Amino acid sequence: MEENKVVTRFAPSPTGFMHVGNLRTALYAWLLARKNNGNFILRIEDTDKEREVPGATEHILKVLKWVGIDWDEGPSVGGPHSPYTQSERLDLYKKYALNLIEQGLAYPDPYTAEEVEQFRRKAEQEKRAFLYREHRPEKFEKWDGSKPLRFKVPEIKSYHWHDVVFGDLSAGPEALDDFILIKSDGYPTYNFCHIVDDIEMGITHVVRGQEYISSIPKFLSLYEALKINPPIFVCLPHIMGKDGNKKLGKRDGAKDALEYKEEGYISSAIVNFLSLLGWHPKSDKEIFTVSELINVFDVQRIQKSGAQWNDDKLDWLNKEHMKMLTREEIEKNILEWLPEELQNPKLAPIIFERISKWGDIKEMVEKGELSFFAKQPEYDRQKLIFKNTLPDKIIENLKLAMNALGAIDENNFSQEKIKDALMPLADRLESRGELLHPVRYALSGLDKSPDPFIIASILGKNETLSRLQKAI
RNA sequence: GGCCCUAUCGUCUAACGGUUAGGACAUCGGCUUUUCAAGCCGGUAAUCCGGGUUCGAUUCCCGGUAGGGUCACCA
Repeated sequence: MEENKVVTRFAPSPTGFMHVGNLRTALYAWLLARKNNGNFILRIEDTDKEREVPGATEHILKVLKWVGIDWDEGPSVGGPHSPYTQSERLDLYKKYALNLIEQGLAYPDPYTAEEVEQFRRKAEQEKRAFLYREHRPEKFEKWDGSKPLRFKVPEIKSYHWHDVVFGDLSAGPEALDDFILIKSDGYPTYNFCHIVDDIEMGITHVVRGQEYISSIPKFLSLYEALKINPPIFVCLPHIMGKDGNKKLGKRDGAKDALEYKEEGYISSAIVNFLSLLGWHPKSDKEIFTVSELINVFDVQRIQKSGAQWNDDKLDWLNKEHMKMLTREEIEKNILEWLPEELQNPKLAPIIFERISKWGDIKEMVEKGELSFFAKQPEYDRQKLIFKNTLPDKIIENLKLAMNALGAIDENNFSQEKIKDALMPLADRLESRGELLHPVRYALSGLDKSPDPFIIASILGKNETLSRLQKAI
C-alpha cells in the first residue's frame, strides 16, 4: 500500500435497521476516501450477540448498494485484511489482549456484575461520574476468560487532541477509566476491537458520530499502551429530529433508509440531501450528482452544530434530481407506479408536474385524482356552472366547444389543436371561464385538475365529445 | 450531578475583524391563468445575553443562558 493513502471505514453493528443517520456517517467516510482516491472499508461490528438482529447485515449492504456506496474491502468482496466481520477475528483481539496482560496493562475484573452496579449507583447518588478505576484491585489475578478483562489506564492525565471537525479538544482525567476489553462471553468490546481493527486495517481517518468524543481519551490511552499513533479523528455532528432538538435516533422516528426507497425517493437525492446535512460546499450550489459531490466534498467544511432533518427540502431536492432524468426514464418510473387501468404514457407529463417523489403517484391514485382518465366521472352538475353564468349560457358554450372540437381530425387531436379550437371561442366571452370551466369540469369531474386541453388530448376525440354531450 | 461539545432568518447554511449580514427550503405577495400544478418576479425574516480586546466585532477572549452528547460485560 502506498504511503499517505487515505483509508476510511464504515463499521456498523447489525443490531437493527440502518437509519439515515448511520447512512450519513457512511457517506461522509466514503466521500472522504473517494475524494482522495483512497480506500473505503466496510467492517461489520457484531460483538454484541445479545442485540444482534438476524438479517441486519444484509439490510445494511442493501442500503449501501442502493445509494451507490461501494467498498474496496469488506463483506462479499473480501480483501487483504479478511475477514471483515469482528466475530470472526476473535483470535486477533486475544493476541492484543495477551500483549496488554504481559505489560501489566490488563487484568480480570474480580467483582460480580451486581457489585459493579452498586459502585455505579453509589457514584450516581453522590452525583459523581462513575469511575471503575477507583475500585481497581490491588493485585491482579490471572485471567482465565471467565471474568471480563479490563484495561488498566497506564497514566491518569488530561488529553489534548485534534479533531478535523471540532478542532482542538481536550478532556480531564475523569474521562479515563479501566474499561472492559473483553467481555465474559469472550467477545471484545467496541472500545477495544475497533482500535485493533483500525490499526490492522490501516485506517487513516476515523469518521464517526460526535457521541464518541467523550470516549476518545479512553481510545487515546489505549493507543498509547499499544504504542501506536492514533488515526485522524473526524467526528460528525448529530442529525436532529424534525420536531425537537433531539438527536435523530430510532426512538425519535429516524426512518429506515430503505423506507425512502420504498417511498420513491431517488438515491442520488438522498445522498445529496444527506451531504448537505452538516456540510456545505464553498459555492451556493446545492444540487449535486454523486460524482460532483466526490469532487467538491471537503471535510474541512463539515459543520460543528447539529442539523435538523427537513422533509420539505428533501422533497425539493428529490424533485430536482427527478428533473435530471430523461423523458424516457421519467415515463418508465411513472408507469411503474401507476395501476393497470392508468397505464398511459400520455399521463406522464401531468403527473410529473404534481409530484416530488414517485410515491406521490400512489397518493394521487388513492385520492382519485387520476381516475377520470380511466372512466367517465360522476359529478355534481351544479359545479358545471362558472360563477354566475346562466345555465343556458353554459349549455350553449358546451355546444360551441363540441362543434369546434368535432371539427378536429381524430388522428390529430392534440393539445395544441384543441387549444387553438377552444381559445378563440373563450376569448369572445366576457370571461374565458364561461367556456373553459364547464369543459374542464365535464371532462374531469374535479374541482382541481389539469387544464381541459391536455385532458381532452389524452382522452381522445370520441371520449371527449361523449363527456361533453353528457354534460349538456 | 461530573466531564465534553455547540449557538447567524422557522429550517439548512455563507461570512474565516470592515458586507445594505448572502444563498437555499418553507412562508407571504404578484405575474400567468378556467381550477390545480408548474414556471417567472418580488417581499417578510437571523448574528442567544452580558462583559472585554480592537479604530472596528457574527467573527477573537471571558462569563452567563440555552440546547446537545457522554458517564454500560451497547456500539
